[in-house]
Amino acid sequence: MVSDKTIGRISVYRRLLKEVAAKGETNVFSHQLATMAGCTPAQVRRDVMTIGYSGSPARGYDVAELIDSISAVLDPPEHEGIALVGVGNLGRAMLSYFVGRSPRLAIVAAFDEDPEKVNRVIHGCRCYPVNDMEQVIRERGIREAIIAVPAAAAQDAARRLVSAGVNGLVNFAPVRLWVPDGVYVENVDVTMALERVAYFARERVQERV
Amino acid sequence: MVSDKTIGRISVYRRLLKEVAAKGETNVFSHQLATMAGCTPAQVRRDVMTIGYSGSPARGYDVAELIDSISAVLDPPEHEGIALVGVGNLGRAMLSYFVGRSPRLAIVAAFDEDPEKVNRVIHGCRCYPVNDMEQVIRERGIREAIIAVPAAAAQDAARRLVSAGVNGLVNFAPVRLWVPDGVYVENVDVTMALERVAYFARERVQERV
DNA sequence: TTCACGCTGTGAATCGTTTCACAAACACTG
DNA sequence: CAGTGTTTGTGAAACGATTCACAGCGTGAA
Ligand SMILES: NC(=O)c1ccc[n+]([C@@H]2O[C@H](COP(=O)([O-])OP(=O)(O)OC[C@H]3O[C@@H](n4cnc5c(N)ncnc54)[C@H](O)[C@@H]3O)[C@@H](O)[C@H]2O)c1
Ligand SMILES: NC(=O)c1ccc[n+]([C@@H]2O[C@H](COP(=O)([O-])OP(=O)(O)OC[C@H]3O[C@@H](n4cnc5c(N)ncnc54)[C@H](O)[C@@H]3O)[C@@H](O)[C@H]2O)c1
Repeated sequence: MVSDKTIGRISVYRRLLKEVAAKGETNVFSHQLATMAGCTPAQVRRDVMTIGYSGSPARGYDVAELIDSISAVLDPPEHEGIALVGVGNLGRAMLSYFVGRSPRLAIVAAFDEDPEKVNRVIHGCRCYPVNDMEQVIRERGIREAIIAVPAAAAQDAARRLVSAGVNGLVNFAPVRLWVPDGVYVENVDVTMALERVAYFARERVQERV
Repeated sequence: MVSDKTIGRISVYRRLLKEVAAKGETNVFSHQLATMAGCTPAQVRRDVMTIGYSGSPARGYDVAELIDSISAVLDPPEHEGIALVGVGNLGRAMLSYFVGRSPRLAIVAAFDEDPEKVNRVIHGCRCYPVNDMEQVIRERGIREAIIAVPAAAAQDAARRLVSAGVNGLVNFAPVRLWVPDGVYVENVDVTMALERVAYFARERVQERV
């Protein structure tokens, strides 16, 4: 119903609105939010309309109410624990950031095959052996996971996660995962981002000549 | 001229083509590449057409030639060094991955304000004090950078990088950077990715009911 | 009370991207 | 060497997302 683009942007808007609220402002206009988010006022209004909130022509949007409306769309009804597979360099960074950060979305279990890491607590999160994956995920009712294992191990990790009940994945490995219908995968491809930046950094310069 | 979507996809195709080449295959059809990349054969053909390569109706695309054609678009004419600002949890992960990885795009200098990190070599990369940023970037002719500092410090890091000559940024901080025209910014927003996954994981399940 | 202003909500236009659909090309077969 | 089957390249259609443009409204000023 709501497009992935809109979902992505309202997540950004909410973060910005929290900053605005922290400054003591109670209202914002679409053009202010647009400037902060790097998009157009029309885009902001369309997105706000999509999630069913509406503001006042005179005062714009009520910051607190808009945050609540966005949260009603984005936030899971109750706390959702996230699993992390692969506690390497990137996995540890994710742990340091997403353990206990948000009340609604936080990493609650990590998995690795390395005996050095297994059964230790890393950045405040218990690291389990991969063999316990299905059990821990079922017990905790985990439905989203972050994949941060080497490319060669990613597909198998995805398969195990999905079979244990996970239906949303953030994948850092540079491979396209095969998952059944109904499972949502978001690929975060840093190498691609860098190559794109390198390309457009050159292109843009040439434009200026 | 070439859209950012196409640039992103050909980066993925190239990675897949290298895997295909490693298996000893010399030719691929658009439908094979499409299956691997998770898109349609028509999309692959359109992208290949866009970069000016063409295959044979009978044998599909020559793997080596297509890799070369993509590289002619993506690769900088000579080696491009990348700078990293912020050697924290995420920055170290980036270093471990992008130091010496590709012959064309590799992190060659890191910057941090923490005296503990400055002037040490981390994952094979020298970490300089932020005050040396402009000098090192100019000396090395660096034109792309990765920002991995806390949100509050990101805008200032971007400003300094750009003033030193950088015109392409990969930004991990959850803020929208203000940069002059001609500077390309790619935001990698992991929190947004997670929120999107959580949302669509729920949505998809409901669809099935 | 009336007016003028500036913002929202939204139908319609526009824009960029993806997909369709098919002619032309080629290899293989008998 | 004609026939068959499969694939490419690409104009044109379809699609989805963004932007335009303006009616309608509430507010503050006079
Ligand atoms: N580090 C980066 O900046 C970066 C950038 C882009 C992409 N990536 C990708 O992210 C992934 C992780 O990168 P990294 O740098 O953290 O790698 P890493 O080698 O530091 O860590 C990988 C971890 O996964 C564990 N592991 C390996 N096989 C496993 C399995 N079958 N089950 C469970 N755990 C397993 C290892 O023990 C290790 O702890 C890789 O696919 C990499 O390509 C990383
Ligand atoms: N770690 C993650 O998984 C993750 C996920 C999403 C977003 N992020 C974002 O990425 C950024 C980095 O995250 P992190 O987890 O590595 O943080 P971190 O706190 O571990 O590291 C930040 C590093 O930046 C350095 N630093 C601070 N101010 C600086 C300045 N002005 N100039 C140079 N260096 C400076 C610090 O010394 C530290 O080494 C943050 O903006 C964070 O919001 C991180």
